[in-house]
Amino acid sequence: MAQTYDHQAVESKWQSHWEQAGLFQVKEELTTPKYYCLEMFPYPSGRIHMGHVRVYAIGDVVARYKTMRGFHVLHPMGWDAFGLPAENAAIEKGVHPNVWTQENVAYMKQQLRRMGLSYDWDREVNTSQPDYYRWSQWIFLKMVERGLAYRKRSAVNWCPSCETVLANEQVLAQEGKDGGVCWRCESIVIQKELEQWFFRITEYAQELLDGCDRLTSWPARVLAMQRHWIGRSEGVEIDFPVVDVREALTAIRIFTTRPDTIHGATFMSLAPESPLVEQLIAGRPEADAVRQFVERVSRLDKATRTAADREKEGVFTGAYAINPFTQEHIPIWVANFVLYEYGTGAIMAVPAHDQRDFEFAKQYTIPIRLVIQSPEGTLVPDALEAAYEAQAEAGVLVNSGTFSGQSVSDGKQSIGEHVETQGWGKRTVNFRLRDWGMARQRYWGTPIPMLYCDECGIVSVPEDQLPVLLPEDVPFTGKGGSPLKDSASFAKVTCPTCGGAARRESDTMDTFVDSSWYFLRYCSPKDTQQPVNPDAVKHWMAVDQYVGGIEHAVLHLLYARFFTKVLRDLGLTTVDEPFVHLLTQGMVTKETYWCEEHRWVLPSDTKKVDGERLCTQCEKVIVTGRTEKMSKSKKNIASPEELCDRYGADTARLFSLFAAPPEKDLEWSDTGVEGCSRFLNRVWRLVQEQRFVFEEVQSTSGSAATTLLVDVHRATHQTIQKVTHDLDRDFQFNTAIAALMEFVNQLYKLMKDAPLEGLSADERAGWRSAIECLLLLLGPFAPHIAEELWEMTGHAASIARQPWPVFNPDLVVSNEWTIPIQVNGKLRSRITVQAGTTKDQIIAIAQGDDKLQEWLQDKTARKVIYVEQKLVNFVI
RNA sequence: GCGAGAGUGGCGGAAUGGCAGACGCGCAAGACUUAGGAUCUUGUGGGUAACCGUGGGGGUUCAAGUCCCCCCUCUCGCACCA
Repeated sequence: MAQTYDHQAVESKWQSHWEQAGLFQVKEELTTPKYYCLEMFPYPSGRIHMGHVRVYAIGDVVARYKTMRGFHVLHPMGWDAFGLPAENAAIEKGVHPNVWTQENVAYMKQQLRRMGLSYDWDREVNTSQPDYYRWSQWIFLKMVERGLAYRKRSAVNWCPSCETVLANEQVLAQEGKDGGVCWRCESIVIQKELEQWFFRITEYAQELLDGCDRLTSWPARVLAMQRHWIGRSEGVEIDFPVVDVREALTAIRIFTTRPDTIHGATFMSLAPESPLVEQLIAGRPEADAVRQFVERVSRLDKATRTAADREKEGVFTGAYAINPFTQEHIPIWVANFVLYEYGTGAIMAVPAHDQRDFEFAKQYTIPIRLVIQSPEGTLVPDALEAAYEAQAEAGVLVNSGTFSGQSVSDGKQSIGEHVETQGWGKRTVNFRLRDWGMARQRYWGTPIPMLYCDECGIVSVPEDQLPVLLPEDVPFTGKGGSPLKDSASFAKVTCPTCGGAARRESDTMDTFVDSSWYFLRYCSPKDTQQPVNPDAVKHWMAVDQYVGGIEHAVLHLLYARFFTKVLRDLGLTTVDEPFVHLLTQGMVTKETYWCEEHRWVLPSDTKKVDGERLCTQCEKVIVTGRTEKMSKSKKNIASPEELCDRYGADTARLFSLFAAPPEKDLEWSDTGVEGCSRFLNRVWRLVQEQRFVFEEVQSTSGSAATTLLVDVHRATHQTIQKVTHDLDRDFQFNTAIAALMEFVNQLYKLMKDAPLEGLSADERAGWRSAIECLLLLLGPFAPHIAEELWEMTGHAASIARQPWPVFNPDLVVSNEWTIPIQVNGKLRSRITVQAGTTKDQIIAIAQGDDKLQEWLQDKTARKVIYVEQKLVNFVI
C-alpha cells in the first residue's frame, strides 16, 4: 500500500475535472440564498507569493463552505492590472506594459489554478483592458457632470532631473538631506504646482463617517483608522480684523476647536502657502525675509515638512490683527507647522494651551497668557513648562473677561455663541479628509476622458466615443511628464462641441479608481452597454465576505465605499456599503538570517554545525534576525511553486490556514508544512485501510449499539459540531483544522482498539459515515485529496456540491461524564459517573472519593458549587 | 503624542468566568527496518516533593489566562489637523 499519495497526479486531475465540468460557474438563482465571497484581486506583478496563497486559501474555504451550506456563491477573480511596475518594465526592458502585464496575468492565473481555487473564471475582470476601463471613464464623466470630479491647482512631487511627477512612495528620505530624493536618480525632489483632477470625496465625508457605525462586522482597528482618516472636528471660524490694512485684506479668518481659549490668543500664524501672506507683507520692510522663509519651507516635500518632530519655525510679517475678544493687537506670523489645506490655513495661537504654539512662543519670546486654570488652581503662567491642553478635566476659564469662571465646555459653548451673535464668524465642522487627487502623469492607467479646447475650455469626451484608448505608439524613456504627451495620435483631437482643434488630457487615473468598483463589475462582467447591470448588482451586492490585507485599511477600503455611494446616487446600485463582513488577514513572515559579511542570506546558504548556524561561504556565525514579512531583500521568501511541487496545493492551503488565526501574522515554518503534509497522508492511509466498509457486504451480526459504534458516532458528530462552530464564528480555520486532526487521531485509535474484521453491518455503516464526514469537512480546506477519496469510496458527484454534514446532538453526548472535583477552587480529584447522574448523587460520590478525604478531612463544606456536567467545588 | 492590538511550554498556538497548554512543530524513548531525514507507538510546562505556573502589582468571585483598577514591555497604524 502506498505510504504517501501522489499529490501531483491527484491535484491536476481534479483541477481539470472541475474546469471541464464548469463546477464553479454561478448564475443568479432564486431558489437558494446568494453569497458573495470576494478576495482583493492581485496586481499582476509576475508571480504569486505566500501572501496570495494565504488570502486566496481563506477566501476559497469560505466560498466552498458556503456552497456546501446551500448558498449559491459568487466567487470571482480578476486583475488590478494598471500600475507603475509595468511602465518601469517598459523603461528597463523595453517590453510594452500591456505585453508585460498580459504575460504576468497568464502566468499567475495558471499558478492560481494550481491552488485549486473555486473561481468562476467566466467572470474574470482585467482593469487594464478597454472593456473594463471604458466604464471607469464613463463613471468619471458622470462624476464630472455631478461636480464630483473637478480640477484645481495642487502641489506634486517633481524630480527636476527625470522631469517627472513622483508618487509619495517614490520620494525617499535620505540622511543629511533636508527633504526627499528621487528613487531613481536621487536628485532632491521639489514641489511643483500643477492643475490636477480631484474627486470630491469630502462631499461624502459625513456619510462615510456615519457608515463606520454600521459596519459592525469590520475589524475595529480598520474602522478606527478610517474614522481617524476622515477626522471630523467641530469648532468655530472667527474673523480677526487686520490693523493697518493693505491690499483690501481687512480680516483674517481662523479655525479653532478651542474657542474657550481665545482670550489667550497672543499671536496668529498663517500657513506659508497662504495667498494672504503676500497681501499682508506688501510694502512692509519684513517682506523679503518672509518671502525667503516661505520659499525655503515650500521647497520641502510634504512628508518632511509635516513630520511631527520638526522644529517649529516662523517669521513675523510686520502686520497685526485684533483679537475681537480682547481688542488687543497681536502679531501675525508665518509658521512652518500651519497647514494650508486644513481649516482656513490660519490659526489663532494660544501658547498657554497648545503645545505647538507654546514651543513657538518660547522660541520667539511671545507672551504666554494663562486663560484656563487647572482644577487644582496651581498653574502659574510664568512657570509653565508645557501647554496646559487638558479639556476633559474640569478646567476653569480665567482672564477671560465676562467668561471667566466658566468651565471649559461651557466656555466653548458660550464663546461660540458670542462669535455668532456678534457676526464675527460661525460654528463649523472640519474634516481632515481631503479631496482625492486622482490624476497621475503616467501612461499605464485609465486615460481621463477629457479634452482641452482653445474655444470651449475643458470638454468631456462624449459618451459614445468611449473608450478613450491608450495609444500603442508611445516611447518609454522615463523622462518628461506623462508619456501620453508624446503620442501625436493621442493628443491631437477635434473638439466635439465646436469642431476646432483640441488637446486630449494626457493624465491617467490613479489605479485606486479601477479597484474602487471592480466588485460591482463582477456581477455582470460582460455587459457591453453599461458599467454594471442593476439587476445583477441587486442580486449579488453587497459582498458578504471580503478578504484582504490590512494595508488597504484606509485607501482602497475608503475609496470603494465612496464609489459605492456615488454609484448608488447614480442609480446603479441600491446598497450604501459594499462590504458587509471584512476579514483582514495578517502577513506571512519568516525568520531572517544575517551574515556580517554577506548580509541577508538564504536559509539554503547556511548550515548547522554543532547547533550553530554558519554561512556556507565564509563560515562565519549567522545571526538569526527578526521574523519579518517575507521579502526578496531580506531573503526570507518561501516559494509557492516549490511548495506545490513538493507537497501539493492542499498542503500549502492547509498550512496557511492552520498555523495561525487568519487575522494574525503567520510565521512560516518548513517543519510545520511537513506536519500538514503528514496529516493529509494519514487521512489518505486511513481511508485506504477502510475502503472495504464502502463495499456491499452481508451483515455479519445484529445491530446492537456497540461501544465502538457509539465512540465512532460521538467522534464524528463532535467534529462536525466543532468544525461548523469554528467556521461560523469568525472563520477560525486553525482550530477547525485542529479538530479534524484530532478526529483522525481518534479514528486511528478506535481502529487500533477494535480490529476491522468482523464488523457488524451497523458498525460498517458507522465507519462509513465517519469517513464521509471527514472528507466532507476536509473538502473546503484540502479539496483535491477530499475529492479523490470521495470518488474512491464510490461517490459519483463532486464532493464540492454535497451538503455540509449536520451533527446530531444526541450522538455528541457521552454516556459517561468525567467531573473534576475541586476543594476551594483547586483541582483535587476527578470522578467518572454515568451520564444523567443527578447533582445530589454526584456530590455524594465526590464526598466519598478517596483522594478527596485528605482535603475534606472531617470538615463540612460551607458551600458546594455544582456546575452541570462541568465540576464540583467544595468550599471549606 | 493619538489610535488599535498583543504578552500563555523550547516554538506556532488552544481554552462560552469552571480540569491551563487542544492541535501542530520540536525533542526523547521504543517498534518496524540493511538503513532512514519514511511510518507507527508512547512520553513531553517547571519542581525530588509539598507545590508553583498565563508580563508585574492589586481587586471582584466558591472559581480569573479570561472581568475591574494601576503599571511594564512589544507590534502595527496615524502623526504639527489648530
